[in-house]
Amino acid sequence: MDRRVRRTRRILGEALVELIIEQGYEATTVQDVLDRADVGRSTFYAHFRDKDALLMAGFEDLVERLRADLDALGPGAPPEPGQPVVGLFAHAYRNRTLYAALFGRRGGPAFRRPFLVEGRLHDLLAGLLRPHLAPHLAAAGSDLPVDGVVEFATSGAIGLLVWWIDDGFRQPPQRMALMYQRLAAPGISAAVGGPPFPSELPGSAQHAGNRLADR
Amino acid sequence: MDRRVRRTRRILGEALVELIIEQGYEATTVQDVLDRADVGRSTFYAHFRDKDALLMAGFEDLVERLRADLDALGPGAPPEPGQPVVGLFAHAYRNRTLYAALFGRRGGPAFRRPFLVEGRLHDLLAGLLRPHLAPHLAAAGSDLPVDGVVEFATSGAIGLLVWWIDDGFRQPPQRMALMYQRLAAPGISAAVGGPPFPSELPGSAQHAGNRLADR
Amino acid sequence: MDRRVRRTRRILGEALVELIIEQGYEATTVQDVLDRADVGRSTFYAHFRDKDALLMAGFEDLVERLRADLDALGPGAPPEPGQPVVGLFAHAYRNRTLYAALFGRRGGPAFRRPFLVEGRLHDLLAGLLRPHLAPHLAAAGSDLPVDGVVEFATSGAIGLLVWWIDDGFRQPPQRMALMYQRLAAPGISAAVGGPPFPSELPGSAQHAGNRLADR
Amino acid sequence: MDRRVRRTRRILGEALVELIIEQGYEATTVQDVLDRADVGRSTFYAHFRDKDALLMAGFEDLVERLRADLDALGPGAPPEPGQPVVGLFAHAYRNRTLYAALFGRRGGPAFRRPFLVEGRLHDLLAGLLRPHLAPHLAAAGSDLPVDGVVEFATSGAIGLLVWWIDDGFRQPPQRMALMYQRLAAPGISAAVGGPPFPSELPGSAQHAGNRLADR
DNA sequence: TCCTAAGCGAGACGGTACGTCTTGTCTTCCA
DNA sequence: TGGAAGACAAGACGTACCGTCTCGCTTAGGA
Repeated sequence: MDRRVRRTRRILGEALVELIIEQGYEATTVQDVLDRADVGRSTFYAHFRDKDALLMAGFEDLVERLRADLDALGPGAPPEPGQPVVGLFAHAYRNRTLYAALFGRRGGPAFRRPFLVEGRLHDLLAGLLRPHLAPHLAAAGSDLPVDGVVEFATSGAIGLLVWWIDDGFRQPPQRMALMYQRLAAPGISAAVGGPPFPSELPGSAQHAGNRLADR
Repeated sequence: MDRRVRRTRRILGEALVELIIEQGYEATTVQDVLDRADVGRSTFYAHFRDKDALLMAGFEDLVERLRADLDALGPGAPPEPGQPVVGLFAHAYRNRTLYAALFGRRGGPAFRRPFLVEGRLHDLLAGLLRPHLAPHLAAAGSDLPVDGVVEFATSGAIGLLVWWIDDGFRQPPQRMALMYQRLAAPGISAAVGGPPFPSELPGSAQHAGNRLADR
Repeated sequence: MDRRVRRTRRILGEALVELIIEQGYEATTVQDVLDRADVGRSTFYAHFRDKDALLMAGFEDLVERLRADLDALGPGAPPEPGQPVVGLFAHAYRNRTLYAALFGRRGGPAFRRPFLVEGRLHDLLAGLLRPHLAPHLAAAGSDLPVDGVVEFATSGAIGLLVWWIDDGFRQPPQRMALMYQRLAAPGISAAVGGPPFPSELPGSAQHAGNRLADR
Repeated sequence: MDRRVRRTRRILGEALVELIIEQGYEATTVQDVLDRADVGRSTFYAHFRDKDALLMAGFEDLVERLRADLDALGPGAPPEPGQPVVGLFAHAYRNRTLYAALFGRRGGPAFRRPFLVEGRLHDLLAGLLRPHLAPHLAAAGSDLPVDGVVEFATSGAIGLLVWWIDDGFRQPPQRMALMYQRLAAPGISAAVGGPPFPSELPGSAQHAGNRLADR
């Protein structure tokens, strides 16, 4: 692809993120993005069908890197329910600005998050969690519907993430992961008939007595 | 208030709900509502500031009744964490059409839920759950941020609710409440240092062996 | 029709005419018209399909009045070849501003006349001249194609009209009519085998010795 | 000049003419021409400032040849008013396709002729006729404005030409010239005080009794 | 024969006008 | 006199062309 093309796309994405942070997504006009990015109207539409497409394009990059991160955690890892969530919090922390733009609530319900993106993240996370949970539920002969459990785990994780973002990332990501682990794992473990508590959050043992100092 | 005024408001609300179910909220135009309700443009704006106001007006009725239901559960009830959620599921079941219109995902991320409403429900539920959780967390000297825990509990509940709606209300409401109880309570109890399992879901004992038949 | 509607249409027409005179038709933007008329974009398109439609609407009014004038000249009048042209010049003189806007060349070929309008006037005039000429040509057994003769008479008249307009209407209309009569009638009369000169231009005898004073 | 350059210009001109005939001038896009000629955008603009320039370039060639033809008719020829027009009709006949593209009306006023070109031809012809007419008008002490007479003669000729083109060149050019002579000359001669009829159309005596057979 | 400058195709780009759409206000009419 | 009808201003949207531009590729024509 042309170098110019990449540059234009990047500039547009950056302009959109800035504007979302400043005024919110819904309130941001294509013309605003154009002015900020100093790009012609036709150029924009040559690259993206509409504002949503630009948003999703930026987000897909993020998702791609997130998925890579999660895969890198190792497929051989033990089927720890919170595994993907640990990766998600770490990834969010490393991309604070983007996550803040995409998922932040920023005061009041008038400030609408880009809904599309939230749905996308939701589906991604649900897709990652389901393979972790489904076999255990089946093995334990649980009477709980798999999708319901997945939905609960997913929504809880995203709820925590959004809260964290709106709180200004004041917790270190490991602490968020641990928090999720402590809140979600017992119920899920109980549902699948396993032990109520996982032994330990992988890779976070060293933080056990030092939770607020590890930023 | 004039009888006609009430009638007009009701007709507009009904038209909006129908249209949300048919085409989604974002895709529904004020003009669509006008045509459906057979009402003049100026009349609409005489009653509601905008489309959101109409939506929220309908929702506030719902919230009012929901709050009444929950209050009726008794302010003297023991501080059962899942208490408000039981009421929510029951209320949703009794108002299936409206909940489906307001919170259903209806296939694909393109179909955007009315965000405002979801935020409103979120805030309502969080407000109801916080007083249940905050004292226990404080008493147990938990190091988990109260708002984070509340957020998790709230998001999990709404996630489950949305899944239930999109699933077509195929579970009876008591079963949903129990499901939430089993998934959320252990983690939260653990977080506050209490017993991992609540004794029993209040008012649903009679359904214990009969979960799939009580629709 | 609503009084406001008539007002809006009138204002738009006036704005267009002003702008044509100032900058030419092609160079005039719909937005220019909107700004000048202080009318919203959607309002414009509610009334006219596009800029051409607004132009033609204004012109059709003119045509209507012109046709009325010509009819008023009397259907019982002798089949004087130049009859409609006399009316045209008189009409143009009474509507100088509009004719200048619609048909003026205004310096250089870069200034394009609204072509549609010229074509419309052409067709109108040709339609009026043909019934005057066709029977005579047929009666005289002329070998000249009727439409060719009509075309010549029409183009000559419009050419004279445009020249007159660009010359700033410095001739009185009766003089223009007489001029057309003197230039066109001999050839046409010869073609139809009649007398080379018509006896006199109807209604202009009194100007014979006073041609430059009757403005 | 490079051979390739000439080739490119020629191909572009041909493509434009084809497209004008197919869809009209205004409806033809630079991109259309590019696609038809298989030429790059930048190449086009390296040769012509815009679509008009390409059109006029092609037309200037035509004018050059027309002027050469007319000059070849001999500067010593008697000051026959119709002289240049004879040449014009002959030239148009020899370049039927081009004239059809440039001046044809092709059904309905929606099909706009390239205005610029018509203006150019108009000015050229007027410039050729004026020297023929001005001295005679002056000598005869006519009170008719020279430019008005020139305009009449020019417009009549072009009107006849356009009619002929739209009629499919069904008349032989000599017949068109004679037709113009018979229609225009009497009025003009009368205006200048000369004999009402010119003796004979130069060089067309042999067609007098054979008007429809000389194609 | 090479090499250098021009011609050229491809197409990204900024800009501008278009015609469509929706919103919220305002005026007019009518019951 | 107050609700219904709908005209209206405002302005964002996505499309269509325009004329400029930056690339490389090719293709002479002079060294």
